[in-house]
Amino acid sequence: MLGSPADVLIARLSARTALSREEQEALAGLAPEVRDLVANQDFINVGDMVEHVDIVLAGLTARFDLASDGGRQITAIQLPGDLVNARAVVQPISRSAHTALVASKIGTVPMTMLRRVAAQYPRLIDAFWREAAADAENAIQWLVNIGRRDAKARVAHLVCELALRSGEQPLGTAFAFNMPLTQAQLADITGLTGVHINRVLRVLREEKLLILTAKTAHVLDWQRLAEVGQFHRGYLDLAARSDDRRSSHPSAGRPRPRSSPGQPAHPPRVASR
Amino acid sequence: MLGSPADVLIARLSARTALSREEQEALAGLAPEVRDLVANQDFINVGDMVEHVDIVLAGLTARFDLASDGGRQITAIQLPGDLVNARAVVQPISRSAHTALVASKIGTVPMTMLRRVAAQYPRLIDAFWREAAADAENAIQWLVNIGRRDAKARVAHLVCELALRSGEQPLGTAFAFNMPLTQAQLADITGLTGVHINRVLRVLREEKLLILTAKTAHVLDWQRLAEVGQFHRGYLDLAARSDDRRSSHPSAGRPRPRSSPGQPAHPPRVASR
DNA sequence: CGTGACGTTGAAGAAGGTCAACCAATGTGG
DNA sequence: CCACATTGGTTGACCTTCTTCAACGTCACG
Repeated sequence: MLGSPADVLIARLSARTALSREEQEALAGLAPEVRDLVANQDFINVGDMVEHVDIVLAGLTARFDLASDGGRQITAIQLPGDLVNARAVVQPISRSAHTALVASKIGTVPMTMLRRVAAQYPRLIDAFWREAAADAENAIQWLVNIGRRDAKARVAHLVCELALRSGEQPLGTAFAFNMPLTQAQLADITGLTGVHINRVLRVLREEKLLILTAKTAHVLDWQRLAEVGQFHRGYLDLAARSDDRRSSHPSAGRPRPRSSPGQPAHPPRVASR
Repeated sequence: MLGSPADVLIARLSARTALSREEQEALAGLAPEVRDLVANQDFINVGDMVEHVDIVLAGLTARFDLASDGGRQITAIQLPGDLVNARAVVQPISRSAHTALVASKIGTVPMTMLRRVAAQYPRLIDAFWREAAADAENAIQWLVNIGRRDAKARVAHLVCELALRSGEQPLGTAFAFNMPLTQAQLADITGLTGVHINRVLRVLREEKLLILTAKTAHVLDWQRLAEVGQFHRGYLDLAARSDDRRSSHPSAGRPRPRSSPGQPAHPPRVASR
């Protein structure tokens, strides 16, 4: 899409971690192997020993788990540019499966090569950790989405998230973006059933908020859609990017600002719905 | 509980990462500051700049988010020995809040000191990342729990998880362990309401699977409870611990085993409930 | 001994699931 | 080019699960 697989990787890491010229060049030397996946092809299974890191070049992939009653829960999806399994660097045994939601193309970097460049540029490890951290952050948000919002809000929130992650910069108006998910897949993401997704989509359509067609989402009113989905921009801001170039492998320390002065107890916070 | 705060930290990291004598000694020099928290005291708020890593020494803490309708979703809980916020090493701005579910004691290590020792022993970074990874893994499991299981299974699964994390090694028989959660807190964890938690607990009690009292969980039949909760042991095995001492900062490469030969497409997997 | 916090219960209703049928679009082999 | 199969979407009827609201009980603690 944007260039060679290595370029895509560099661009991605740079979004959250400032990389020096040398670090970028080291990454450029990785030359990930490209793999084509057909729709619904699982490329990592539960229990697999994952000795590589994958990056999505085109298409759409997902991490999922199966409940013992056969229900599938998708726990993350990756758009082009996203890393699939940065966590494998420290946790090679995968506890979830990964599949291509549509025909996709991924770049694969063998862990051995990664470790080699990381040995020379330890800050790259931070870069990968940061990607894994963003994924974790996302899982947490999905937890809130599924745990505390009703069906309509869940779908709205998801679409908002995907719009931003697709690079849209909505301004309260209408726009459309690529979103080739089936209703069954939406169900697997949101913890609902396909039938109910269908009904929710009808409501959103009738309310002139959102129209989903086969491959694209037509957002009719970003403002209201975000309200319905309780979507707060910035929850996935790439801005975790530290502006300074400090890493976890510094040469020197720094003054030490502290936070949370430690407020005393306050009215017990217990909520539920 | 087990010794000095630093010892607790060392023990914890050692569970997933083999540490050399020198690394352990470096950690021992950290001397975390100890903080006492009363029940319901928030010690990290959304948006806080977190310049330290905390470890629970006693009590019980939780990460949570608030939906805009006021509903609270707990997205992780930490038992004594657990790290609260390992992710802060690469992502200092917290997007969730942290609170003490009961009166607790935590050890706090300033990031500056952490970076200092990490500069000398880069593999320690891996150790912290591994903790963060375990937390992420857990969030994913909770996603499956909330997204794909009914109330009874959710509660059963949670209790099973907490039993193992508390150090129990159940053998199909009855046992009890410390679990000082209120029903409202259980609701905030499982995405249910307090009232419904109460009813579910009654059913579990009547079925002679589980009795929850104020501060302790009495598991009456581990086997069946695990079945009801679809709990598969090993999902939280600490065994992510790499037996070898390879890190992401190796001095030399290694032969390169590959996985996932790339099976062709198979019958489309679409499930929902 | 009064006041929270926590647990318990009932009644009613809403949200979402299940089952089943049907439709439209697409693709495939003859 | 057509008959047929497959996938994904749509809808209705019915039922289950969970929530909501409201009341009341109980225990601990100042």
